[in-house]
Amino acid sequence: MAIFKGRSFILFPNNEVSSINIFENLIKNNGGKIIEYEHDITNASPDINYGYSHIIGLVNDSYLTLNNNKYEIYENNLLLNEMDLNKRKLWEFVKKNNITLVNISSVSFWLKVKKILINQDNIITITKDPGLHLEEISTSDSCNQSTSECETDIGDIINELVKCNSGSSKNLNSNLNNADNVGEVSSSGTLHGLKNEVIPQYNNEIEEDNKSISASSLARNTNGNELLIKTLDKLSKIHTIRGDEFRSRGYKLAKISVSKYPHKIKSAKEAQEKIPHIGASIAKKIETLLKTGKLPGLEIASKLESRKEYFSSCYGIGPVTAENWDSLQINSLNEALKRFPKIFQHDWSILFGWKYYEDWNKKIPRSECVKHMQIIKEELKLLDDSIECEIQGSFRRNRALCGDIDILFYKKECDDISDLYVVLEMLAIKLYKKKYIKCFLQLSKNINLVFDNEIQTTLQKAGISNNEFRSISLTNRPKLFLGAKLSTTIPEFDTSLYTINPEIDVKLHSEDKYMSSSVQANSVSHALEEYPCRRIDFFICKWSEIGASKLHYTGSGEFNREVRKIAISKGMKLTQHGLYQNDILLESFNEKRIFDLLDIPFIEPPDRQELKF
DNA sequence: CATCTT
DNA sequence: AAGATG
Repeated sequence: MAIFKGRSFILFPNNEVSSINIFENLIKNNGGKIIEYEHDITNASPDINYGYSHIIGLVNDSYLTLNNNKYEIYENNLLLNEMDLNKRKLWEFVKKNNITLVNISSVSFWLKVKKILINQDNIITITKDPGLHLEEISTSDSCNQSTSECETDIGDIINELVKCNSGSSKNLNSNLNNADNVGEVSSSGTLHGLKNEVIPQYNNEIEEDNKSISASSLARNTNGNELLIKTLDKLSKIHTIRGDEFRSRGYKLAKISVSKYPHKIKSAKEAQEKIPHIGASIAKKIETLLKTGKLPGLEIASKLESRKEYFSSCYGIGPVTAENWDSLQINSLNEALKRFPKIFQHDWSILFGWKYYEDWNKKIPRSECVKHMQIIKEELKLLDDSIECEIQGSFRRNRALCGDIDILFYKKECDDISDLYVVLEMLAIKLYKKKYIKCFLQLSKNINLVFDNEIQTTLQKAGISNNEFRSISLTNRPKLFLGAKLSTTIPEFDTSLYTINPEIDVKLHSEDKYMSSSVQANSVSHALEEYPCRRIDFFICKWSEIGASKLHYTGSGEFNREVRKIAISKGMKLTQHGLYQNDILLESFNEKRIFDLLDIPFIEPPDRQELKF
């Protein structure tokens, strides 16, 4: 199908060869043209009526920020530093002629819906960078310190990783044998967001990919340092995934500098002396890289990284368990289940994390959040008209896509949590019986009554015996964690609005698929697009604590931590229950007043991503 | 104590 | 950061 016929595309930036190449091929295979050089444009004269409207600029998602629902790109951001001269010229052209810019993963979405859709959800505006400039970082003293610190540390980390994984050559071999599995995960990881950044595997596959890259793109980087550049890029990405932005940036800067260096690097000494951002530690790596052609531990490190990622992307599995399974060379949930059935029997909610693994790793469009809210509100109205509810979390922060749906319930002038919980439990059970709610993640006496069966069948499916001592909370809680799914029979269901999904899905290993809900769904019908199961949290708060509660549940988590730090620095304590000083409540009802007492200006929810004072 | 929630 | 849950 040639849905891109008559269209031309410019891809930005151009250094991320392995991921961009996928999109280049998708475009070419569907009748589109790729513009590589300025003369590609000047040769093709603009359309008399529509000018350059046949040209679309595509930007790699990792260079974008989401601001008030809209994608933005910062002019001075890494993007410019990632581009070579040809691409910079094209970038100037795009700016001058107001060429439409969209995020690159729209391409896969367009192929899915079989048409090109450009709207508020994927269009990008260019803005001035309010943050740090690369130049500032690289020339300031403080940064030089942090980069050199970074280098010694990463060396240690890699060494440790090698140590704990190459104790025997057997281990190394089993790692290599499992390359296929792990590769499957990382190659299908999403391009959007740090957590799921693709780590290209450093193996023959990549080499083959390079052969198929068009001659023009090959011509770009031929200073003979491709291996170094690729390795530095990989080191940078590993640290991004670990959440270590500083180290990641150290390697990224080194990578960019090496890319710009016009000669083939002959020795580590040469690199350290002549190229900026290369200190003793990176030089050492360059040395081994030049000598042996590879960096011991790197492949292992990235594989470990993606395996850990794979496990902890499952609800109920945290960093400790993921680390444990990782070090035991466990490659799949199924393997873990066979070795530790007790864990799954006790923490049965992991089985639902597994069942909905792929669904729960998908983002939810705002429009869908609203539909969930309608269903819940309608049912609540029948039970108790006086209880109100609002979506908090990323939805209140105005994100276009939300990770889950956080709903806060409260009742005017009511401070009795138990009272509210009773209604909420009834609400949840009714919605479960209506098959809107698919699963509960904790049990109360009443929830167990309706849900126990489902847990038992799920345990059976996993091949483990029932746990007679399943723990059931007897107290009335302030929260309920759920999985819920919109039915396709909802009248106003509209597939074209439903998913602007800028992600390549996080996928289960093939041997883990048998527990997944999507397996059954897919086998029933391919034509019928089903909604994914979504994570929904019900939270209850006292009327007197509604301000503190909203502040807490609106987040972001990072923002909360920063505000709470400020509270501490002023001798106060901030929780979801209120702002305290010496255990005396200062304020909990009025959200704005909490900001006042902390002496910070009120920050609107959309700006509560992170705080930088 | 690990995991989850923001 | 702080709290709830099993």
